[in-house]
Amino acid sequence: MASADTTELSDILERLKQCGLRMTRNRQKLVEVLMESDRPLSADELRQEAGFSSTDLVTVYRNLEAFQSAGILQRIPLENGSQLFELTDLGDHYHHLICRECHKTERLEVCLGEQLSEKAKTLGYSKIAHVLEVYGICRQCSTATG
Amino acid sequence: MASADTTELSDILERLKQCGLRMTRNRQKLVEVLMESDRPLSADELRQEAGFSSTDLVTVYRNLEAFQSAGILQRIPLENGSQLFELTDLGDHYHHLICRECHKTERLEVCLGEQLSEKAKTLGYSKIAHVLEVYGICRQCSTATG
DNA sequence: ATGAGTGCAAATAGTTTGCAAGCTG
DNA sequence: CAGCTTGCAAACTATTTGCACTCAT
Repeated sequence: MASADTTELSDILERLKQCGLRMTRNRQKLVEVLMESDRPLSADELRQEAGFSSTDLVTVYRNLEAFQSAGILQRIPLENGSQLFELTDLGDHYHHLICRECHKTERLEVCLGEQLSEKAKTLGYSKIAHVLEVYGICRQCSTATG
Repeated sequence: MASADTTELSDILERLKQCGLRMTRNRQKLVEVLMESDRPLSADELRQEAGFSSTDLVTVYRNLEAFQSAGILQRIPLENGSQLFELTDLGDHYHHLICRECHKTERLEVCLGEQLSEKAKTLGYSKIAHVLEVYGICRQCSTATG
């Protein structure tokens, strides 16, 4: 299992505080929802789960950005260009296997980041980040379809 | 160098025909631009290079979709959610190292697709695709900035 | 001639920005 | 109290859809 599961709510709040972010009711709620979720969420799913009104999507986005800067959250790009959000273990990140049909998301235990970062550094790049996501159709969905 | 460079225009046109796509002036032009480009292009860049009017972006998108279905083109997701498009070697695909500042794009010679696909298959997934892109700041840009 | 492809307009989805008012430290 | 945060409206970007017209086969 990934280590984010062992990160305490208090650790996260502490981290946010260290980054100069104030602890508001909204933020606390968003962090809670993210922690409780067993899968990455879209901005709007997150808004709903947090019980925010539909106009508050803005707040969600602003906080997601803040969380990302604080290093507690990562974005997962989907094939259609939209994104999902997931807590990470303070600066760490994960890769996923995502079903195109039911959107089930499994975390992949591989991380090729090191090889890649090394390669990129060799080529003179700095501030390296990478995106690695695998899309497919899971067993249930392919059975269901035919 | 990657093998797409060795794919002939005629091969591509042939492939499109096989897929039931008609060969129109627009399509021919788009394929030419894609072939001549030494880097992945956005939909709008492609439109401009092809000399289409600004309302014809639609045509570009529709053809990009057709090309992708025909297996001659891949999409590259950017960090901001938009995408770039690039010809592939008939069904093959590539990964990139993309500079966040100047958007220079280098093709990575690594392809971890096999390991990943294998893993995904083991987990019961089918129709597997993956996205692997590395973002960073290239030497020139980091020197220029500071 | 038949249906794929195109052009134009308009709609959508996702995300970002501006600004006044509210809340945290 | 100062300034980070929020809420609401509105703008934006990238992309998609509807429909009548045109062109490739």
